[in-house]
Amino acid sequence: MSNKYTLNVNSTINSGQSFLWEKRDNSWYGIYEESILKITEYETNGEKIYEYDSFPKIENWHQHVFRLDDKYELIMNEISRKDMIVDSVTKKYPGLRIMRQKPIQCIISFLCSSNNNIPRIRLILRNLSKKFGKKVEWDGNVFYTFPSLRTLYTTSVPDLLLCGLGYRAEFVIKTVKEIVKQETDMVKLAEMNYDNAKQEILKLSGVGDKIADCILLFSLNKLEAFPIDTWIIKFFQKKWKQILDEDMIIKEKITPNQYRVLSKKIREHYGRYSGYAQQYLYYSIREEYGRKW
DNA sequence: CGCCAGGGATCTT
DNA sequence: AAGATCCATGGC
Repeated sequence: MSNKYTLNVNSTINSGQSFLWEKRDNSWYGIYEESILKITEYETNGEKIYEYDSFPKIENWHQHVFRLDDKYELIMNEISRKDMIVDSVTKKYPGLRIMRQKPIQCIISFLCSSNNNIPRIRLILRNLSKKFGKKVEWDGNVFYTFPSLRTLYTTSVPDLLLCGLGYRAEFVIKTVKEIVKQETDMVKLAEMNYDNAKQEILKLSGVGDKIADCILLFSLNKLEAFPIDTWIIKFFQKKWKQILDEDMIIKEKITPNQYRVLSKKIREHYGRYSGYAQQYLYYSIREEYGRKW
């Protein structure tokens, strides 16, 4: 990295977008479907340098996974101009990135996220990998890859209950069947526009507005997707009531209709890179209110 | 014990 | 069409 502020691996990995990362011996290891990714951080003369490796070897995987092809400075400038809060958090946490995940792993991950907390999401996904992934020994460590769609297709609800999915087990089974049956082309979804891709992804069992936006943002290149979760709602209620209509009374949870109204307003406000604004807001909220992971 | 966690499906009005 | 309720599970 020529500029240390263009990527901060620690904040990016710890921003609740990708769950199967683990730090061992000063290196981060991440499960990227069938592959293991490795990042080692060095500090020379007070400057951070990252070294990237993987098994099997993938040339320059970090360019793709950390979206280093995005015009980061332009994006930061564009979303910072929209309001003071985003302006301040982009400068407070420089280098926070959106990651580009594998769609299937991303879909399963966020199916497990509903009404759940991050430590438990991670635990469930680790359990799934250990039970149904392939064992890989590399770099003096043991890893389990993320189960393939075909392997998940052969599992059952009781299998998944053993991994701790709870009532989400049925969603995963149904969604996997739907994807296999329709042979939903993830490449095609990535090429569709936001609205059309969202309409398709919403058909999957267990995928509502919020999870759909996470899948679109984190694995299908839809940078205008702005996932609205409980933390973001708390933030709006506390610090930015203007964006909520006077007549929009939000109780504990947001209704699908309210989600769509709010989502549209937010995307009109932040524009084509709303997803980056969301990730910064989410991260700063969690830092401020205290994360539990 | 109750409440909450990067919600969504289903039933009820 | 909009609310209310239920859904497993574990940490606090």
